[in-house]
Amino acid sequence: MSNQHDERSIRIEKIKSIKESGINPYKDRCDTTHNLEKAGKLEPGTKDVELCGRLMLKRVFGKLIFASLKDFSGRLQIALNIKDMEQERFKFFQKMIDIGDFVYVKGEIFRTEKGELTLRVFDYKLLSKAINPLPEKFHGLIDLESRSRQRYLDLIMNTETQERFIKRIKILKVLRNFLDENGFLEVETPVLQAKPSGAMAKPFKTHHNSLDIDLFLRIAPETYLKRCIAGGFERVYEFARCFRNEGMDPSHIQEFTLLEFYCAYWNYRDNMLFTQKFIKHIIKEVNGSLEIEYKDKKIDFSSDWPEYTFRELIIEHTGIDLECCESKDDLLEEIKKRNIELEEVDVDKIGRGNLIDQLYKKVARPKMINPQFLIQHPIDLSPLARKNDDNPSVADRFQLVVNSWEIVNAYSELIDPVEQRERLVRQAEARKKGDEEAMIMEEDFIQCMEYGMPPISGWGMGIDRFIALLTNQENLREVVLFPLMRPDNSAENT
RNA sequence: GGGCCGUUAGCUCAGCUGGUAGAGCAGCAGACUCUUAAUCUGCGGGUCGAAGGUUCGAUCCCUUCACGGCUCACCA
Repeated sequence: MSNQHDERSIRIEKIKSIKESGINPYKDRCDTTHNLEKAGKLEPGTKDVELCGRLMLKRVFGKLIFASLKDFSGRLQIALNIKDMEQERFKFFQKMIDIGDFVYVKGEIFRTEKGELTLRVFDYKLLSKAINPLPEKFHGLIDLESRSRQRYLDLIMNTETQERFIKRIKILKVLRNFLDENGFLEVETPVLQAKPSGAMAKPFKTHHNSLDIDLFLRIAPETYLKRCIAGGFERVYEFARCFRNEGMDPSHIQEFTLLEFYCAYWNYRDNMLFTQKFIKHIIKEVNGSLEIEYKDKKIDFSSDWPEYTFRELIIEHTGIDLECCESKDDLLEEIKKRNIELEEVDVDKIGRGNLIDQLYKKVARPKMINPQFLIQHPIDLSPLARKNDDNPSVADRFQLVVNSWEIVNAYSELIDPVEQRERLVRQAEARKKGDEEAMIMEEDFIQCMEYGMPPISGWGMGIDRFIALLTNQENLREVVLFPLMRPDNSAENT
């Protein structure tokens, strides 16, 4: 792989020769007077400007060199004129400083004949030498796999990548601020759990050596956050990194961030009102406008978001009235009558609630672009949610659907310990029958509930999806700095 | 997990019906004092993802494998 013509070897040779001349090519620090963005706003004629950054471009014209520096704030052109320094220094820059190296430069701001604001360099210093060449200056790094595996290159080469991650940070901050301002306290709950609960999902399994027990990575923070409420906290939230051992595709990653909050004495209706205020505030802060552009669509958050029950949506899209099909078999018959294909759904294994959910996902959800609330979920899909007082087959629950994605899932929490036990027992039975995603019986959580819990409404949001929505991305890997990828072993054998 | 597609120089990409590979950028040597993907001359750089198979001959056809992308299913 390496020979004398290989760029990497050439650069290593350069380092050797730099070191032999008594210069350390890896400095420990650097002072500057401006970052590059601020330097780019200085008046021509400003003297003694000290800058540093990574060299991104170098154009040599014999006795004049144009180059481009990049730092976190931006880019600025620099120019070296052979008249402005000892010839040896000029030659050194020409021969020994490569694209990708970090340099310090000192000089005066001026405007080139072509009008570009530029630093005229009188003095410079090599701060750190790179040995691998950067990707090509015009196309940069394009391939999603390379960009994900070598995110640092993606960040260097594609300014929109850096902007996207800065936007992610801002969104998290705005979410956090809003919750803080509304009296919520940020808490931290365990990632390693003996019984992964709070969602219907397959967990990652690991092992604790000294306790000699299997542990699981959390699939949701829900039951721990509710323990906090039982313990007297009234409003808590957590940005919870969660892990689900399921298939990967553009809208699912193994490790994702779930924001959950819990508020004592609220029901799901209170929470719907809050949600609308909350999300509108975030979008306004981050985006400036309540109408966002997403791919070829416009998504409008500005109006009052409509709410639909499962029943209404399914009547609208299929003509089937859930109230007229009390049993799963009745519903199945109606589905068949209308030639609606639920391909690959194993209708024998799933219950009525799940069948309704599948039907909704097939016929209604793909058409739900603008924000809307979905309410009255089948109770057997919501083992931790409160049963509706008027209709015991549905839960006091809502989802916010945007762009066919379930962005928010929230409900009035079930706080009746006897009923909670029964519901979890039923889940445990389903689990025994082979439903890997049925919820786990968590005795400790029920015991907590038996000591008494106030009325609670809980709320959860898939942060990565929300960010993808606000950054116009279709693949969640674009909004996670270092998404999980299968290790690439080919490079390790060299 | 299934289906479809992809993997060629450091990067971005060509490569015809099978005759063992090209360009641009980057690099090296040289010219050049205003470039904006600078230009000009010359040069070097490849296990064509991997392993088998068919063939006189494979980047190309076949099989298997690896990695990825899209998609279906599960899910947020």
